[in-house]
Formats: sequence, C-alpha cells, structure tokens
Amino acid sequence: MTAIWWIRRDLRLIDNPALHAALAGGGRVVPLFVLDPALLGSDWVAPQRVAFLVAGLRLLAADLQKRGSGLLVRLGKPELVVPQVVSEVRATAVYAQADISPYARQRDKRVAEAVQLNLVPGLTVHPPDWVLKADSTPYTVFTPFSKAWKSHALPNANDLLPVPDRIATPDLPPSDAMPETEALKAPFPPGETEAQHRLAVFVEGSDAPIFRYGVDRNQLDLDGTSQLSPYLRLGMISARQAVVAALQARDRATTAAAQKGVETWLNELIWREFYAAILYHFPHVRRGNFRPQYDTIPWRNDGTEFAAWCAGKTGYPVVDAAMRQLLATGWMHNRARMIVASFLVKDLLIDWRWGEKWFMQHLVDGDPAANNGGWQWTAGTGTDAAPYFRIFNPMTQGAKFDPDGAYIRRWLPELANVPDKYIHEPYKMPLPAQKKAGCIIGKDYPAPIVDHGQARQRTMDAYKVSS
DNA sequence: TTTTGAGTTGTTCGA
DNA sequence: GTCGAACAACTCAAA
Repeated sequence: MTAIWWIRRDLRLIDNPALHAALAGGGRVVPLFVLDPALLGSDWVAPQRVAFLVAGLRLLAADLQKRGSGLLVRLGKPELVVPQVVSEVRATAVYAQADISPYARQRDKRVAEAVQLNLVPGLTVHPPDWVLKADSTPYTVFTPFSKAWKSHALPNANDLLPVPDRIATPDLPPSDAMPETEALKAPFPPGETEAQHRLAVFVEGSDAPIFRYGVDRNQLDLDGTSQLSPYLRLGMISARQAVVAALQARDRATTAAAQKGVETWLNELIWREFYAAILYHFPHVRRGNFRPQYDTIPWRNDGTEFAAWCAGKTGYPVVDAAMRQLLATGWMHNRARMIVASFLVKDLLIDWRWGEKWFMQHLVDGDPAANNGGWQWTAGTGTDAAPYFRIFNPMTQGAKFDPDGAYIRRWLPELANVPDKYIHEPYKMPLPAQKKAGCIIGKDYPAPIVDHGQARQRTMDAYKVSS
C-alpha cells in the first residue's frame, strides 16, 4: 500500500499529523509538493516568500533523504497533478494538512473529486470549527474566542508527534525543476532546524526573551519578538509545538511580568488561530469589509500618495523606515506594520485592500488570514476592530517605540546625521541644521506628503459620514 | 427574550 | 507636567 503525503503548509517532520496519517494509512509514503501556477503567478505572490519556500523545500528533501525517503516536486494544477502522481506511484490515498483559505478549500474540493483526499488538522492547534459559541456559531470577538480556545484541551509535550525514524518510500518518478528565485534578503534562514533553534532561543532558560516579550515586542530597535512568523507560515514548525513551549514557559515564569510576557505571546498565537477561523467562517473578508456598513467610506485612493507610501517616501521617518525595511528584507516589525497601516488608511485615506495586497506582495511571512485580519483591524472594518478615532500619530509612535531613532537611522541612511531632537520630525529642522546634517528637506528627504493633524480630522469626518 | 458588561496595540484636550 | 475624559455609539457574548 502506498499513500501520498501532499505537502502544502507543513514543511516539517516534527509533529506532522498529515505525515503520520499517511504512514498509518499506507505503509509506504510518497512525499509530494505541487508548485501551483495559480499561486506562483498570482498578483499576490511575493518573490521573497517563494524564495523562502523553494529553499525550504530543498532542505526538506535533504531531511527526507536522510530517512530513506525523498521529495517529489511537480509543477501544475493540483487537480491534474495529484491524480497523475496517484496513478504513477499506484497510491491508494492522499493525505494532506487541511487549509482554510477560500482558494485552498476550492482547490482541495476539486482534487477530492478525482482522488481519495484525507484532510488532517494541523495548521492551527484547534481546527477552525472547534471553537464555537454555545449556539454553534463562530466567535467574532477576540477575547471570548480566546477564553473558549483556552478552555479546550490544550496540548502538552507528549502530544507532539515524533519524527519517524524511517519513511519507506518507493522509487520516485522524476521531479520537475524548481523555479528560479531571487536571493533571500531577510534574516530568516529557511528550514525546520532553524525554526527549532529559534523557538529554543526564544523560550529556553530563566532569562528567555519570551519573559520580556510583553514589553520588548513593541520596541522597533530591538529583536524582542520570536521571529518565527515565516516558519509558522509554511509550517516549518507546528503551531502546536509553539503553544506547548509557551505553556511550559508559563509554568516556569517566576514574576508577574514574566508571566504576562508569556501570556502576551500565547495570545498572539491565539490571534493567529482567531483570524484563521474568521477567514474560514467568513470567506467574504478576502474581498471586502467584514462589516458592510463601512462599504461607503469615501476613500481618496490617490495613486501618487500610494506610490510614496510604497517607496518609503512619505516624509514621516518611522513610516518610511518601516516601508524601506519591507522592501529591503521582505519583513517588517509588527509594531511598524500597525504604524504604516494606520498611516495608509487613516492619514492617506487609501483603501486598506491596497495595503493588504502590497504586504502580500512583499512579506516573507505574508499569510492571507492574519494579513487580512490585521488590515481590517486597522481600518476599523473588521471583526474586533479599532475604533475609527484610534489614529496612530507617527511622531508619537516613533518617539515611544524608537526613542533614539536607531531604527529610523538604520533604514533611512539619509537621516543618519539628523540630531535626536528632529529625528521624528526632520521637516522641523531649521535650514542650518539641515545643512549640518547633510539632509535638505525636499531634496535629500521628502517633506511630509500630508499634514498629520489635518489628515486625522479628515478621516474622523469621513468615517463619521459612513458609519 | 431581555439585560448587562465588555471590547489588542491611541491621541488630544483641558483642567 | 500630569491625569482623566472624550472621541461615539454599537455589537457581541453570556447570563
């Protein structure tokens, strides 16, 4: 008996339910990855994300070879490729980790019409239809969702599935060539080994970063976050293992602050599950506002201003530094994501979907559910959204979370010599100071493309009209 | 069915 | 300089 392990967002051997199901169901297993032209050619694709995926597949193939197996890679529509491979290797069933995006679910439905497709949970700790209200409808507010989520049986270390010693695999038919990719720019070496290392660094020891996460995660000039998002995105580490690590760290926390740090990180993992469930139950959020009453917001959608935002040339240093970090590395600090999102939506009055798409086109960790949830939160159109008057002030946010301007200077070299006093508002520099810093406003660095105070009022008025 | 309490991440203004 | 209120209702979840 031969089964196919169809790999999608589970590029790992540790704690992989789909792999274990395939082993149990077949005896012999053919690991298969399908390069889907609909995804590779979509206008939501990010070259850095593809590069991270392809490099990750090479590492996974090497890990599989060490266990007597290998990886079959094929290019083509899954509804054609999967049945083709089933017949080539004479498999009796296909096992895969269930996915939640509308595209993935339609794709799997088409594949299941042709072959016996067994979908196994694993993308999230609790499957999206487990955490429901008493009346069996989904939650749309985070806090009650998280309470219900925590009240379900939580995993412990014994629940994590071990790596199979050996994976019996028949001789594999030839693979297609991997696509050419650009070099990885982000400081995220792909692969399961790296993901395991990062989790360990984040949670192990009495002085682990997770215990300071509550405070440090907001600091733009610090690596206070887990830096695990690209690995969770492609399942190079399981969400279940991350949650187990958080629960263990919580038991080891010795101070209230440390406990809070752990709880904050656990909540971030639950936010990931929440937005996965939202996209699963309300697929229309991928097209537009969760709340249709916001469909009438009079977006300005100025193309020139959008281009300035994309390029990191708005004249607001913290916004521009973050957008340059995204262009340079394919990643952006979480606090920075909120700041630039607030600026796009509430200072420029540009439709959040423009920003959502730009993020998906550049983020190495871009996830359709979390990205959509985050943007709708900022825009105030989402499930548990920020009130419309919650508008980030780029100067205040910069002063608070990048007090010395280290983050700004790192990504905006033209501001390197601007004195601390003006680093968050360089346009206030008198001309002599501009000359001394080698930074003439309007020439070396742009003047602000909008006045924040006026823009803020404009948005308050626009949202009032449409609510 | 009705009622009640609560709701990620902020900013500004005026006392 | 500090601090509390206002920003505005509305929807959700649960009793």
